Amino acid sequence: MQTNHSVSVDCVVFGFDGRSLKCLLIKRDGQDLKLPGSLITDQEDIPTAAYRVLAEMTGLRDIFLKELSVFSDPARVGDKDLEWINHFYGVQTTRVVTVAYYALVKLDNKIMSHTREKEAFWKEVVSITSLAMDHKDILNKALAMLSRDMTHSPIAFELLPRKFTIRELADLYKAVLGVEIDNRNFRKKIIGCGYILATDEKEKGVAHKPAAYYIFDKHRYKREEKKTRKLNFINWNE
Amino acid sequence: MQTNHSVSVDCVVFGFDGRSLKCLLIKRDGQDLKLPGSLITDQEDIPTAAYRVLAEMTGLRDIFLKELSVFSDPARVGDKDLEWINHFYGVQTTRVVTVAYYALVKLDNKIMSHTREKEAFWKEVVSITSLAMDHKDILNKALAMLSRDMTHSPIAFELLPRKFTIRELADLYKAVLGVEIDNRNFRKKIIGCGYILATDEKEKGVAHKPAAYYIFDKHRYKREEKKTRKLNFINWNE
DNA sequence: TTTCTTAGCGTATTTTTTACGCTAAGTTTG
DNA sequence: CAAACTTAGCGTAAAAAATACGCTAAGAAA
Repeated sequence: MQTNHSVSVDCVVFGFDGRSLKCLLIKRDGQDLKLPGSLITDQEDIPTAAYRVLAEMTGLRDIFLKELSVFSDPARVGDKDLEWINHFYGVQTTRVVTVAYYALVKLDNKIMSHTREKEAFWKEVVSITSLAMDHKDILNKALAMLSRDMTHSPIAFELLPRKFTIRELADLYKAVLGVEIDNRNFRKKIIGCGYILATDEKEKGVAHKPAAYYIFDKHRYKREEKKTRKLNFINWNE
Repeated sequence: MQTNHSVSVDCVVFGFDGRSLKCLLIKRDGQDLKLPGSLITDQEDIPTAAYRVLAEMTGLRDIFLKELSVFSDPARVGDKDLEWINHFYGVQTTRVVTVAYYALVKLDNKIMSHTREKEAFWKEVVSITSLAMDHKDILNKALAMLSRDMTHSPIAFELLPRKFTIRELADLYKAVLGVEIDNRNFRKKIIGCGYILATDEKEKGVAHKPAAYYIFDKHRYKREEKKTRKLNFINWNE
């Protein structure tokens, strides 16, 4: 029935630098680009393997991570790639089924220097034309799921610094969803939700009226979430 | 790194009989209950394996199917279960990673007689207390995803006959989401969406005013979907 | 014939979304 | 140093969507 299969994990790690959405890539053998990933070991489950990969690449333990889907085309890993895998991991695999995840990180100095050390780099998502194996498919699916998730749950804050301006938040939505946003109505919605709170700090050195910094109050969100209980529950176009 | 792993697929097959949500279960060795599933073969990818399992159990090829997630706890399959799997499939596996799917089917006579033949049966979801291995966890996750998906996309119709009354649709939502529904406002929403069309057939032999049968027009839905382009895009409580 | 149940239409109220005017607070430019 | 420019941030009015709920209609059952 089955010969020699392996299971791997691949992570689409997203970051936002204030202008555009980036994705963490590594260069295998100094050649083709791929997503960070690894075969799983005997003792670990797959989320653990994903966190292991992320910790190694970013130095962080506490990262937003979500399963995307499984990629299992028997031909998804070509002979050359298979050779590389068998050599690199010291195994004798004929097929690799991979479980893809997407992760969200805040692009601060710490993570930037860590990824630089690992010879990984951040590439603007829109400029990524091809990747090794089926990794481009994985990236596309991750983008679709990120768009969907960003409209249905407050995960944008995983990509922003702890303190952010409302403009930065809007810019993130514009970059990921490709929508136009009316500054004034967006503001109203954000302030009105009750769990995005103004701090007393302001931007400095910007060529316009400085904006206040806000923070996302996770606990307040959880409380609101319980209250909400929408009965207006059907929304088939989402 | 890796010894002898296998990949399997497990399907949570949901059906609705007009009263409550049911799930297809099979009895292994006449003993404990489990979800229908199978190891994958060398040549097939995982969705193909899932469709193979579904075709065998239900006799149907055209079924709504969606990936749920991967279950990969190294200890998820106990020694006894492993023994059974190795014996049944003629393999020498030490670990089985499973990819769970959920499927939606219309409970008509055809499928009922087919599942009866296969010695599978439909059990009311709320009455399922325990299943083999981690299959109860899989079922729970499937239920959560079904609830979510039913509010965001028109998949309810995969569980209903082609012609259905608005009451039947409402009953389905009540059963799955556990919500109260105002008949009159629900009706308005359904009729108003533009892609649920009245036929000229009516219920017969019911002890009240007979309701008209409606059909879901998939093509019209797709067209509406493209038009919609919601800018009211943020809804974090869903 | 009355009662019971659900179908199905309508209307008024409230809530949410959208469109958009306007002033404020900074920097940059001439 | 004033004018121009940019984004912040408040407000208001109109439009659209969701909700609450009254009412009649059509059948079977009592």
